Amino acid sequence: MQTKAELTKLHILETVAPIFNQNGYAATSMSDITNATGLTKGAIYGNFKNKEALAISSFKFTVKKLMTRISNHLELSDSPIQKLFLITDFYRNYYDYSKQLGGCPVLNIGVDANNQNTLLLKNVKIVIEKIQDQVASIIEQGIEIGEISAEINAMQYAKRLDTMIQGAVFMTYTMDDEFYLKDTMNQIDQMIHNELKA
Amino acid sequence: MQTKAELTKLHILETVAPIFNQNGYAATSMSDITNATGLTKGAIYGNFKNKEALAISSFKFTVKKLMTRISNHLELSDSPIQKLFLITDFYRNYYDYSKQLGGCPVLNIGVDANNQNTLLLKNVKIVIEKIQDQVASIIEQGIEIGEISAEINAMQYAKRLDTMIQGAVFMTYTMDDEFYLKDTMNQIDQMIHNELKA
DNA sequence: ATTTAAATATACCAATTGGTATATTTTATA
DNA sequence: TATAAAATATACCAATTGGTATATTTAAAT
Repeated sequence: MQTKAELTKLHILETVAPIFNQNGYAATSMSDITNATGLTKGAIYGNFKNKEALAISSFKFTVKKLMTRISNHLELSDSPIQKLFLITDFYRNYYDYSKQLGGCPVLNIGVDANNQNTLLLKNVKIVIEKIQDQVASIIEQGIEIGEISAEINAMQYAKRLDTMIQGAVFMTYTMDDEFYLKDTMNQIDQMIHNELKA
Repeated sequence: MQTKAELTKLHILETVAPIFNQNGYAATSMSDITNATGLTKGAIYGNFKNKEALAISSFKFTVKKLMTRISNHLELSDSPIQKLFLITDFYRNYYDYSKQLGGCPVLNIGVDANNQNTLLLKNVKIVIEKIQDQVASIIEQGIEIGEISAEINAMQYAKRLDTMIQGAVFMTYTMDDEFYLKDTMNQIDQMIHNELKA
């Protein structure tokens, strides 16, 4: 069983992570945090060194949740090409899901941390690289088993997909219109059919 | 000739707009603004009602600059399809150019204003709609003169291009890597050749 | 049940926040 | 050049900021 302190830490992260994600670092105050958690500064600073450390832990917490969810979804098929379709499938419902997280952490913290918080930005970069590596490795497996054309540059294609997805997430949130996510996922599906398939 | 007050207002906007764009609304303080401009609060509040009004004027100021620059670039050709290539041409060099503006105003303020500042967000939406309308109208002209296939849904295509561009801008800034902008523009050029051309 | 250590609450800090009322300076007009 | 008006500077405000030292409470081990 978890200790009381571990539960508190978890409670703080669960409560605070979406706030940081929604508001951004500067626009989230320590009193926002104590109000939301129902805890006092003693409890917060007893568990986290300072505001920045809490923000970084919050980002990692949200990303872990998100990545686990995607990973689980990708286990619905063993076929690399079907896994790519499962990615678009996941992002078709991403607007509703990510709202629970306070928005897309990669997009929000990526933009927020730029020119503002070096440490936070570094963490975003690492996450993006990780995502792209995973997509690239799916494509490479597809090439190996002959599902995907050997002409394809896996890493370049992974970056393209990631770029399009992030663009769609930004547009859907800013315009409050799911068209962008849905249409972009259709577009990516077409690309998989027309360009990727062996 | 412009009055002294008009020059001051211009000086404030020129100085402050990139700061708001880079830092975001909450992370930009009035003392940042007085320090950067070399003016006092009297001068700032004499010219702008409050911080929010200054932020909105700053956004509009930056967007006007950007839109003018794009419009001028598009005048290099009369052909709709060539105008589309001029758009990708413009965004190939967008990283260097937009740095002067403090980053991409649509991306930065769009993300920053979400859930934070309704008025600011509304202005971002209007700008995005305007951009998409202009691109769609270029495509429609292309269809009219037979340069572009009549099968194409102009507005849908305009939104797709815009989504991809914004995604590339986000990735290039967050990863500090121009690959994303360059590669996405190549991808769009291919789309124009393969899907749009009549 | 008592003790000890860990966890949380309280009270406080100097610095900064956005904003305002008033004083001063600068500008343009007569 | 004197004057009125516009523009800018100064001094101040209460509220809030992130953070800390200490007091108190709570939980775990004996």
